[in-house]
Amino acid sequence: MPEGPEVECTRLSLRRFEGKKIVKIELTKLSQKYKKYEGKQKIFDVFIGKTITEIERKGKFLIWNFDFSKVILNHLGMSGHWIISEGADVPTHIIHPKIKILFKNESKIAIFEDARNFGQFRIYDTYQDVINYLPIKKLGSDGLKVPFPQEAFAEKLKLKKNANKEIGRILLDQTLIAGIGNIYKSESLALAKINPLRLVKKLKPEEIERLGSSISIVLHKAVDSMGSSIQSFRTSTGEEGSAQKWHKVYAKAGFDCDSCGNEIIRIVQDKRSTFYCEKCQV
DNA sequence: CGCCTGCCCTGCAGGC
DNA sequence: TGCCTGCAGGGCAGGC
Ligand SMILES: [Zn+2]
Repeated sequence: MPEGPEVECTRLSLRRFEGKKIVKIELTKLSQKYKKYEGKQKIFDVFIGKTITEIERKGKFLIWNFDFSKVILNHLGMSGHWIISEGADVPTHIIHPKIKILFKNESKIAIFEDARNFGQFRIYDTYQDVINYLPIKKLGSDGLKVPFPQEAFAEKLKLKKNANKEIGRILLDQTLIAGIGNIYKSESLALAKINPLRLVKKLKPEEIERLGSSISIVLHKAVDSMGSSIQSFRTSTGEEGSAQKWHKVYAKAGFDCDSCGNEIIRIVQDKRSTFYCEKCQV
């Protein structure tokens, strides 16, 4: 799930807790099996009685701000998601709960479930510390920014480290454009009708602009198509339904291209899958 | 500093 | 039925 658009939708869901006071941030029993959470309950107890002021997003990161200096940097990894659930207990059908947050004057709890455990939920002493954290500091312009930052995008593509690479290999680089993940990488290239194997330096200016616009369209479409499920706060409960339906190429190897009927193929770039239509994408 | 390779984890589908 | 392999929407630490 979690690319920029999914993280943005998570943020929108979690906003209901802005202004709420923390009763407790509880590391689950299960979480104690893993080093990154083990023995850390105590340091999360400093949040007891504090109020969430704002939950913001930078790329695929969520930054939890409170009414005191400490900040929590949260990343969903591959499988992390927040579940907003009625009552004080974690429902039994949630298999991998790592964190549970209880709030004052709030009947619902927030549960961070993360099967593969690649997620992060880390405390920083100050907001500035988070901003100075290199992966945050180096993030490129956000792909959901309106208007899409075409100039910054084009400039970064001119950098030596990018110019000689295949375009399909660098779109995942969060320092280029923040928020693109492996699904929307393929989908953006498909919409732009650009072959993922094309070398960046061989892309014409109009193709780069088309790609930028396509990234913007694809990411926003993803947010919009998740909108209805957000309303009911069930974004993260496993029903991803609508978000997947409009995919043109991702995970469609062997199926026919909707546009030309040619077979969609899968290749591997930097150990990640890329899907595309050889006929439509030049 | 930048770049590259491992590594962190569980679950699922498909082949045997 | 079980066991094995490859694959999965991401990023980090450590070596050079
Ligand atoms: Zn096609």
